[in-house]
Amino acid sequence: MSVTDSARSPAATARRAQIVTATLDLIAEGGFAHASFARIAERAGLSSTRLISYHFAGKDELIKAVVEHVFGEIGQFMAERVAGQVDAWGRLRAYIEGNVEFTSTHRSHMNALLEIVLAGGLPDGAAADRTAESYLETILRQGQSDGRFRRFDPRVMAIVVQRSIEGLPFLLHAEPDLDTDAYARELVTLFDLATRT
Amino acid sequence: MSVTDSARSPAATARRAQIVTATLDLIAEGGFAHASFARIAERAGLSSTRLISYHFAGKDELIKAVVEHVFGEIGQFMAERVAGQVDAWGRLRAYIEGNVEFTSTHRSHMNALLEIVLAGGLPDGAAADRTAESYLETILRQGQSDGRFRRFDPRVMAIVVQRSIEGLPFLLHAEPDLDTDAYARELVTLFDLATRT
Amino acid sequence: MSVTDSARSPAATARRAQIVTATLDLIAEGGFAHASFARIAERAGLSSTRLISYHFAGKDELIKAVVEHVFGEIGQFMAERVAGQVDAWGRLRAYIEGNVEFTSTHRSHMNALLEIVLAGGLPDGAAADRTAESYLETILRQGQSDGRFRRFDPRVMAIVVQRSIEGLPFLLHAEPDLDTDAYARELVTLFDLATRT
Amino acid sequence: MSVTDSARSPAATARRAQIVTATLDLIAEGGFAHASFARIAERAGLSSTRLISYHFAGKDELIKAVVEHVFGEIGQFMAERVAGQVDAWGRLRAYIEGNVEFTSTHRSHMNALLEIVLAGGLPDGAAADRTAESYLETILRQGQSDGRFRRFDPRVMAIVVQRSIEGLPFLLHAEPDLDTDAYARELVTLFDLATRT
DNA sequence: TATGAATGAGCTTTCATTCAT
DNA sequence: AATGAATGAAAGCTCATTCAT
Repeated sequence: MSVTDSARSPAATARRAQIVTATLDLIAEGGFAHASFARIAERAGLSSTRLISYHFAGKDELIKAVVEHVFGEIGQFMAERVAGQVDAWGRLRAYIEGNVEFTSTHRSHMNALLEIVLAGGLPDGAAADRTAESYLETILRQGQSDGRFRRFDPRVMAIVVQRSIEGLPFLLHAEPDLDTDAYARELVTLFDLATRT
Repeated sequence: MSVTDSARSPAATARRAQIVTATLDLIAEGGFAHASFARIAERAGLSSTRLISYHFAGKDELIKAVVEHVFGEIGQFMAERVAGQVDAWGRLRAYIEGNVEFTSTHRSHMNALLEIVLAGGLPDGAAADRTAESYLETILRQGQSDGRFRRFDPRVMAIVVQRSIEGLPFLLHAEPDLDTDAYARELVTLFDLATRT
Repeated sequence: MSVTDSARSPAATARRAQIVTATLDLIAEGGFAHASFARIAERAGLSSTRLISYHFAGKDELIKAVVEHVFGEIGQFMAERVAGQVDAWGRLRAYIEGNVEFTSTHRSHMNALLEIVLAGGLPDGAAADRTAESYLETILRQGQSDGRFRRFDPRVMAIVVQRSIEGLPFLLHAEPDLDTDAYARELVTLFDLATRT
Repeated sequence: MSVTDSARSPAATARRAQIVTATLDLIAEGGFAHASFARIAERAGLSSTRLISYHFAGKDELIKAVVEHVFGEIGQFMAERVAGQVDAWGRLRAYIEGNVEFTSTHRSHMNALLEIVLAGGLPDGAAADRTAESYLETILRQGQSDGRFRRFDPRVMAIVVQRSIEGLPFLLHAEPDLDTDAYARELVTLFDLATRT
């Protein structure tokens, strides 16, 4: 099943989504090791694990699909959030706040992502991060052109922003009742100070 | 293996350290899921996995020992690096610069473990009977008491600092010619602006 | 698929040939155990294994078709090689020289199949409804009738000749600089001495 | 279990032999595909298939051990047979007759070997053959020095002799009632004519 | 003629752990 | 303090084949 998304039939796409969702839930609930083919089949109501192997070349590909699914959700969410902003700082702020909000409202999905990273199930890993960072870099460079941001290395700042955002799941893992709005406010202040002229 | 550290013979202590180190290496290279008893025995040069079971009550206890080992490493590393510094900013700066240098060696999954530890959350049953705040938080709180640092959440700032440092390997992966010192300088400036009164 | 060859459409015949060729390649490369439906479909560029089941009643029938294909290949090859020769020794010589040339390409497992066929034995249920003696035996019996060859068991001599020819790849593996013609010359001399009156 | 034979405990050696024997029987009876871990464990009276994995690194290593076991038997048998012969032709004759006799009296083992070859379970394959051929080459060179054998390439002749002998299992597979003594006599005559001065 | 989807049995291998010295 | 041997459960994966268009 190495065909591209476009070359996949509606039925196959639906089945894949069903399997991905079941896997995501299981990882979020019981950790990476809990998501065995047997349990996924049970959760998704499949007749046998064979159906998973049929739709995914292997466990790696399934996990990859799970990761891409979550990143897809984030991307969609962020596109809506940042759309309304015009100036660089507004965009950066929206990016930070949006990401934190997403992490807060989609905890189980973000926790699953965390589990996958810890288990070592992200071979290429940073692929999706790269995209996010490129987007951040664009915002940062725009702000430097506008004179709103000081001179810094946009790549470094992008890394710091992105990794700060992605640190939240770790905190939430330890302290589920954490005030995520406060976390967002801290980051906004921090990066306002760190980037302004 | 419910004996205390003091009641353990030198030989047993050495064996335990050997096993812990091998486990740590494996986690650093391939994540938690990669650190099976079989691979640990192979890596540590043990004749059978039986020796692991002999020295550790179970996998949970082994993971716990690994985490404690990481705590110890951080402590020792920080003691050497921060020793000469007296004021909070000097210490933070030393922490950043020292850590960046240390982190240049590729340890992505080790970093994930470190972040878990920093956030106070440990996977599964690996008891987190160490609730003391991290070195980084101590430094940050000191600076706030001194009036050198502004009011921010030390927990959040600690996470951001630590994760920023550990973002270096990812940047190096994309830009292999980037020099480490430049990265450290960017961070020092960034966090000077972000923390100062 | 119990239709006779003549009742099969050109399209179906082509598909069958395509599948048989792919199967044969796989057996030649990795032995019988390597030739699974999945790999055959992949090798032949089929969308699913369903196409194999569609054209062949089962694996047994496929293997039978492969064996028949090999028979056909030998027949065609021999027809071209031995055509110009009239006497038995000339034919045997042409057979050896031609085969050695052909065999220089590495086909160890294909050879095993060929030997099975030569000996008249087929694995499992792959029906051996072709009991006619091999070309080689025909040549040898002709030579005995002519008085050119001594009295020996044609079956045994045929096996020895065929296996000698197919020993070349093994020798080439050990001595890559050995030239094919020298090997053929050795065999020609050897079998001249071994067969002559 | 990658230790050498000498570094293996008596208990382990016994278990391995038990497993190898069971595997050999199963292959001889029902073909290569019939010898699954489950059936081997059942046949050998093991508590679980895990014991096989414990003693052999994988299926390949098990099959390799089976092949080596049979070759070991042949070697032992041949050493006794050829020992009494002094001149080159006597040795060559004893080698041919001995091998044929062994093949005839150990049909199931030789058939197992045949099955393994056909299934593609001999990666390096010719390793054991090489040894045999080296031994044959020694005999042939001796005969050339003595003046008993004509000038031929000893490597080629060794290949032809060895492969002629190994052709018998193919014949027996197709025709179990074949007169093996007659086969031996045919080969002896053939190679007498082919080698003599 | 062709195809995607599905299937259950079986495969080898790995898991952490225990037994008996 | 150490070790070889053994264990059952579960893992991911592949097998040839069938269903329904």
